[in-house]
Parts: sequence; structure tokens; C-alpha cells
Amino acid sequence: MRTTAQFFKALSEEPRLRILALLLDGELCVCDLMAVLQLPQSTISRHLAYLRNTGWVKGRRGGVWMYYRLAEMETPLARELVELLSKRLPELPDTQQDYNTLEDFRRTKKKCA
Amino acid sequence: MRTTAQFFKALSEEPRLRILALLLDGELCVCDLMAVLQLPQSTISRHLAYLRNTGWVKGRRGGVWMYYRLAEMETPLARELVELLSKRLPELPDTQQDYNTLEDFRRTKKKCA
DNA sequence: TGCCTTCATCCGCCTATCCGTATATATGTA
DNA sequence: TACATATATACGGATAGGCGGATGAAGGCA
Repeated sequence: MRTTAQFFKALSEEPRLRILALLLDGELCVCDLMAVLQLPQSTISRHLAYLRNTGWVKGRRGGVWMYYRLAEMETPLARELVELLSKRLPELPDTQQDYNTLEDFRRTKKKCA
Repeated sequence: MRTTAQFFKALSEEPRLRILALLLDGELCVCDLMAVLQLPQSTISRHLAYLRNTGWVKGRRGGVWMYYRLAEMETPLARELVELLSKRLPELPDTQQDYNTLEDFRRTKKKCA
């Protein structure tokens, strides 16, 4: 039960929820997330570490970049929760705005190969 | 989004998650929860206040007692989350133990009319 | 090797929120 | 009214975890 609570705690901070909503759509690197969330790199990395430690995301190194994606969930509760988030988070205005920002960023490709 | 995060934060502490799991089954009063969680009355009341303020539960006064139950959720995400919890929390060993404790307490009816 | 970029971690500061004790409030009863 | 019970809240100490800036480590490239 402590584990379950810990698992939900990952969703209890706005930046982490935004990160997860973005990752629902697919793999992203840290600088993508920086561009969308407009937060310092250390803040993004710290939240990613939290999400990693609670089993929400997995990182993959690709050269200099770290690509993060949702992890494969291990319990029915977790799997169904991800399913629920996939269905409902994209409906939220804040999520949609983040999706748009990401799309813009990718189109203009300022940095971050 | 901040609201959504706040909403999940209610689930991020073990005592609150246990309270919610118990309330999935129906209305309970504070002293029922004290008996099951084995925590001081002020701690239980504080968590109930948190759950009230985040829209998870509603209280009803019945004489000296306050009866708490799950609130009717207002968003699809919240409704489906409750549905998910109803299905999956009772599977957890910790939840089952709390259910048993509650049943024992009710059978022996030490206090708490 | 030396330098640049990306990301992780360390640091100090600060707020939120935990906890339990003690106190206040509300209701019921004599 | 006086008292008992059930619950809520106020208080103070402890701690988790938020933040951003500085630093460290890893990979790519000249």
C-alpha cells in the first residue's frame, strides 16, 4: 500500500503530470521537455528521476541524448491507470496547450537534434 | 492541471488511500476508521479534511457522529478513476486486511454506535 | 587531447505537509 | 445547566520534497 501511495505521488505535482501527459504520445528527450515546460534543466531532470524511481518511465541513452518513454506497467491497477490517463489527460486544455507547444518546437527545430 | 495534480495528491499518502479503500464499500464514521487504521483521532480527522477539500469525500452529520462517504465525482477522469479504484484496490492484501479488521470491529462492536 | 553539448546530481534555501498532544466545538443526555 | 462523547482544529516540531544555480559525468567531434 505504501508502494501504491508512492505510485500516485508521482502524479501529484503539476510538472510531473505534464511530463507524463507528453510521454503518452511517445518518446521525448530532456530538451524537448525543457522546451515545452519552460523549466530549468535541473528541475526537469529531477522530476524525471522521480518518475524513474517510481516505475513510471524508462530512459534510453542515444548518443548525448536521453530519451524517456512510459515504462511497461507491472500491475493491473497501473496498466489500467495508464489507459485511463491516455484517454482523459489529452482532453485537458493544459495538456492540449503543451501538445501544441511541442509541435511548434518540433517544426521550428531550434535545437535538440 | 494544478487541480488534477492536487486531486492525485489525495491518493499519495498511505492513510488516505486506506481510508478511500474502506469508503469504497460504503459510509463510515470517524471512529470506524480509527479502529481500522489504528491512528489517533486527530490524524484521521486531518486526512478526512484533506479528502473533503480535494472533493473526494463528503461528510454527513448524524447526531454526534460524522459519516463519511465518497463524493459524486464531477469529471470523467475522476469518475473513471473511482471505478478503477473500486475494481483494483480490493485486490491488494493491505486493503483486504483492513476490510477484515473492519468486519471484526463491527462484529464485536466495542464502541461507536 | 581538449572542447562542446546533454543530462544527472549536489547544494542550500524554503514551503507544504506530516505527526501527535492539547484544546475547542457540537451534540446528546441527565 | 453540567457533563460525556465524537469530531474538528490549533499548535509546534520534524521531514519530505519543491526550486534554481553550480558542478560533475558521459558522449561526440575536431
